[in-house]
Amino acid sequence: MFALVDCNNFYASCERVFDPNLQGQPIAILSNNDGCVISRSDEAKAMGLPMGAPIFKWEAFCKANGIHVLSSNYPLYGDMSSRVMNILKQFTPDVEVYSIDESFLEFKGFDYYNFNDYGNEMRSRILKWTGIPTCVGIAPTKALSKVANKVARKFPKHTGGVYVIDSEEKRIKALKWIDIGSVWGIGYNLQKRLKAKGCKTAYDFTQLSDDWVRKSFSITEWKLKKDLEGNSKILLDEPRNKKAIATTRSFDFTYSDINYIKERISTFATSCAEKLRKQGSSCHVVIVSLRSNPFRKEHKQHRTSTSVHLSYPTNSSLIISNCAVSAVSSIFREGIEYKKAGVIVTGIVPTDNHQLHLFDAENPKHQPLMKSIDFINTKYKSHKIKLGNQDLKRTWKMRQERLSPKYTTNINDIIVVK
DNA sequence: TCTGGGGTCCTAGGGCGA
DNA sequence: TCTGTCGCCCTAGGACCC
Repeated sequence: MFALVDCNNFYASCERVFDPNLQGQPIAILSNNDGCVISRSDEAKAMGLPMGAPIFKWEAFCKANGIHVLSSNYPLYGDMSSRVMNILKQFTPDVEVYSIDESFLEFKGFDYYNFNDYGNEMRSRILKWTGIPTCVGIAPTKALSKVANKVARKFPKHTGGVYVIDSEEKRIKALKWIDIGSVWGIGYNLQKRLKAKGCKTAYDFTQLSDDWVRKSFSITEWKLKKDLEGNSKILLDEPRNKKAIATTRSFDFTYSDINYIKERISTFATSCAEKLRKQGSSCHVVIVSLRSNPFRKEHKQHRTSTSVHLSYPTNSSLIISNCAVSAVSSIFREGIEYKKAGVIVTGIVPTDNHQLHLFDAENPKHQPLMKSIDFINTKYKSHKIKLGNQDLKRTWKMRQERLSPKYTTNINDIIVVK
């Protein structure tokens, strides 16, 4: 059996844990740069605030409805997430952390367990120890556990937040209830194609022929169909290193000066290199991308990217940054107002076990240098060591005008109880 | 004025060697 | 030696997820 444990309105719930005044209140959490709404409490959803709403267009609506609008506080959410995931590991050794707010669990050898009771125990322990409400769906396959989770969430009064699909009747009933577009793995495009074929629910999808599904779509959809039929084809993912690492950001304004862009790219590249070193990896390929603001149609648009292949794998900030900055010159266009840029590193290999190059190799001084930089940056967070091509004076700051304190990760922000 | 960020997987199509 | 075919590898782009 598999379980999907999903935190309810996770970001909004994290904020509520430390600010009880928000209990029962409508809350909206904003994306980076306070751009658009990325998480809403049930109350805010009920008022009609949509996901992805640009806040500058919905400001008046939020004010009129008393919606508490907050900037996203990722240190807090990340820390709360790891607390939840650690609790889940007490229930089974087989846990796949699927995203910041949900995990799949697999139960092997739990044949005589009452899964409804077990699911309730998970929910109540997480709520008691972290204050985060969750929903639990349990079923014989991953895709069905996703469906069960949706049932648990939609009918809290009947299910108490836990739903188990453990019979053929329950499987069919759940599949007939769920709209095809709400099924895990069926996005906007597939939904349109399936609906055109008369396929309205997940149950309709399972009634299509295997051959037709395989021919018309990819192997992913075929596996999904089998999973929904109760025949497990989507397996629990092992924890592994990332295959690509990205740092991309929208700017506070638009920029048409190549030197600004180069500075940003250098910072993003440095951040990618740090992430590489953290997971003990090096990369072969650096991809740099730039784009103008697609919402400003009256401006000249440009969207571009380029990839640079390195002759040896590296995680040195110096090399990755230099390589990314030189790539900017090859794709930058004069007269374009750029709004977003990013660096992606890929072709990732383990640092201590990679193919050597016959003629070319990394400067041996880089590795100890990077180690020292990482050490100092971890110890003195406010005095970060930067590269020469990053702006040493300018502090690039994201717009975060409504940020809550870092209650669990900053000693100065710990709550004082009087 | 202000519209996020970070991932994975799959397929098609071209290059290239056997 | 030339040509056709097959299969592998790589890349770009699309689709999906949270």
